[in-house]
Amino acid sequence: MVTLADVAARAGVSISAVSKVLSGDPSLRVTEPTRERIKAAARELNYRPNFAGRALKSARTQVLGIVVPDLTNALFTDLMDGVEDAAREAGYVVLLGRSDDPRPDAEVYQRLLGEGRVDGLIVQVVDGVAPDGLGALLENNPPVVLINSVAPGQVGSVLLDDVAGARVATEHLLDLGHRRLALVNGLPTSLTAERRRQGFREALADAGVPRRGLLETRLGYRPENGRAALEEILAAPRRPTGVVVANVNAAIGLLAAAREHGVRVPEDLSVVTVHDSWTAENTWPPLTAVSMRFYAMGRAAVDTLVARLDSGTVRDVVITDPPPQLTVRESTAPPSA
Amino acid sequence: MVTLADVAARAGVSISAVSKVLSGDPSLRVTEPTRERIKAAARELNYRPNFAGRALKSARTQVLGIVVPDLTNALFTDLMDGVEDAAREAGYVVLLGRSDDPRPDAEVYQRLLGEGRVDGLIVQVVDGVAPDGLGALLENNPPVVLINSVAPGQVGSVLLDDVAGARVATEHLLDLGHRRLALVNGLPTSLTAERRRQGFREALADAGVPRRGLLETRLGYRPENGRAALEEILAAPRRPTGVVVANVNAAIGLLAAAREHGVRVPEDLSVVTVHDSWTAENTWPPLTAVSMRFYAMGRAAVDTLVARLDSGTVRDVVITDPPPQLTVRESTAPPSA
DNA sequence: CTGAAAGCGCTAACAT
DNA sequence: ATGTTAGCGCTTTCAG
Repeated sequence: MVTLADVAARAGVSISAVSKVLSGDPSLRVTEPTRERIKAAARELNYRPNFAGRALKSARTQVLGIVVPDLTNALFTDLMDGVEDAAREAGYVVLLGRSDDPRPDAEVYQRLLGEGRVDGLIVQVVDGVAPDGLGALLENNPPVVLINSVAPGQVGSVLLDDVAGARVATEHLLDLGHRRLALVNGLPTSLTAERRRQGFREALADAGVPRRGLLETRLGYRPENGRAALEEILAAPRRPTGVVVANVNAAIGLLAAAREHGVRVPEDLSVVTVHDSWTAENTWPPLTAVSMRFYAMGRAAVDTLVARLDSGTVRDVVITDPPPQLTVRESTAPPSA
Repeated sequence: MVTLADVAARAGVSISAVSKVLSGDPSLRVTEPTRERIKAAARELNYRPNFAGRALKSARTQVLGIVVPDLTNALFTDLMDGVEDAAREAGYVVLLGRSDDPRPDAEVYQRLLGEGRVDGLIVQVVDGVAPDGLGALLENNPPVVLINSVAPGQVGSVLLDDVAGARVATEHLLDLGHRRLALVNGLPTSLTAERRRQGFREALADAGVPRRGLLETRLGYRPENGRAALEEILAAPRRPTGVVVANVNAAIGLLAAAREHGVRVPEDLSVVTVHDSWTAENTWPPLTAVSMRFYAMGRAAVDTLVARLDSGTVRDVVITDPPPQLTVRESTAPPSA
């Protein structure tokens, strides 16, 4: 390993001169030739500042952690891309952790925040945990930003415009002429599910469609939950003609189950999903979907966290721009007869 | 932040005594009551060893980096699970980087290895890079393990049993009675594609099926590559009755394109894919697939890297246990007439 | 049996 | 305009 001392020796100057020049210290009072000599020496020796030395001195690691419960979730890829891009631009690297343990003393949080491995943490809590269950995790006001969840006034949070997303999806079915709708939604404890329900209901209310009798399942966002939801739909007394699925993975499961039960999509049942992804265009039939901005959410989470670290500002942001956008494919059509 | 000094003060002992007790120093010569007092103090103060201090002193971070070119690739989730599990067991945390830049001075490598943020690196090179293109990256013999790629003698590598995987898939089609086969494969520069081709050819040879005239595409592992491959297949003079797709994402794209072109699966074309995943069971028809052990590969990569760090041992491992396993679903059938 | 002290690589306040 | 030095939190000899 090559250290500042090595560079200093080669350039024939002091260690601190090297440190100042290389880190662009504004109070630099070094002659141009000296500066050049130092830079040349660093280049020739291929000097790289040691992370631990810097972190120990400055009490900053320039690392952001992100903790998610489940890498399989389709949101993860886009989200992670956004996080990585924004982090790189802000001079941070990203450390990924996985945990479905929301307790504040969970191993991950201890290792990451407790041991000072990261400056801040982006946390996607496990879907089945109610927001207030987070209380303990947040009581010391740590540098944490929640995604898809909120804890008012404590830490920052970033949400997607779930209400608008569900509303757009629902309006699409209503526009096609559907009146008997179902919502295949996330777990009862999920905040996003609550918000998507709200959008669903608003759209119905605006269209003057009575809500009563409409089916809503709260089984979760995974493919097998979509499958189970289809069973519920088939068992319903008045079978819906159109269904809004709150997550693309669940929609894929639902579609597969529909096939197996001989339910034709879209002839017997129109399906629209909230959250678009490459998988949605490769199903049969290709899924009509509302794009949710997970990439933007990742970016916003980093921005919010960095602002928190730099200035202590706690922000709650909802990604409304660009708005959720409908892509009509082949899983939706007017109700037959 | 609570430091060793704080704990020492509270317990009324020296800093070094605390350090020894808390890190379980084997040369511990401390009376039982003292030890208890120290442990109690640490607990009460909620002491956590500072990462930077420890890393600076010991020149070890207990962090493993993993660099992949593309999070969308279906292999990523399972792989990452395996990496995380094995890393945790070995006392490491995982830092995720993304890069499609194979140059040795690529930003990522500098930041991770060069600055000492990680003790070692697991690298999945971008698919289009030939193994020998890695030369420069590896010339200083850094603590790196390659996955799905090799650089003989330099660094460790971990491969799946691609040959066996492709062989099993091909044999399945042969057993069903197919004789005109096609292989939808990865990029020409991809090592895994080369190995999967080998398995394909071995199976044909064993069955006494002449190889000439059989179609092989080398377009890549992404969904759109599978779509393009189907076009090639349709344009072939003697259209194959069965196709082995070397990657599940490509298979999903191929399936979607087949639908659009009115090609019935499996009646007109049987499709089997190398690499199983949850997406394969939710397509229509559900994909017959050969499971590849990405989870095991992730674990093996960590084990290999840790061995390298602990003892300098460089190993090349191929995951053969458990062997690739065929799951027959509905995308394959005997050729019609 | 326990403590004092050096030093890992870096930054920054202070000297020269 | 450049150099000296203290000290971040930790481990590890070496003295007592």
